[in-house]
Amino acid sequence: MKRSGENYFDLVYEVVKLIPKGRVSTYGAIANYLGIKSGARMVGYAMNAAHGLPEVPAHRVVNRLGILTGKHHFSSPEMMQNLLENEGVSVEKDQIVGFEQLFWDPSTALL
DNA sequence: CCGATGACCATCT
DNA sequence: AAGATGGCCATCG
Repeated sequence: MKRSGENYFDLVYEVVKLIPKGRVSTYGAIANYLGIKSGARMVGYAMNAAHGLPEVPAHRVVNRLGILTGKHHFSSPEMMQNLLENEGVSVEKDQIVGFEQLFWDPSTALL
């Protein structure tokens, strides 16, 4: 059942789905936008449960340093980087190149 | 049914 | 300066 609407997890999924192609966001930014307590913790948990949702581009979500923290959760550790590069995002040593430029903040983008 | 676990970040020592 | 800890929701065994 993906019909909840009251749990934080679905809220996170909605925001992650809204991340434009070729852009990346962070756990903290999403948590901040949703006003989640405990900050990025919940977002991290949410992404962990996002495994059945193909509409959730988890590869566009990285930590605040622009590092691919959850790369190990994909089909292959290289899959996350591969997907990012496929969208035109350069990744070097598990870190987003030009992260500041590619950073997509929901509270700013969704004015 | 209950216990354990998980993709983070900030602060304290 | 680096390691340890706190916060807290949902899912899995």
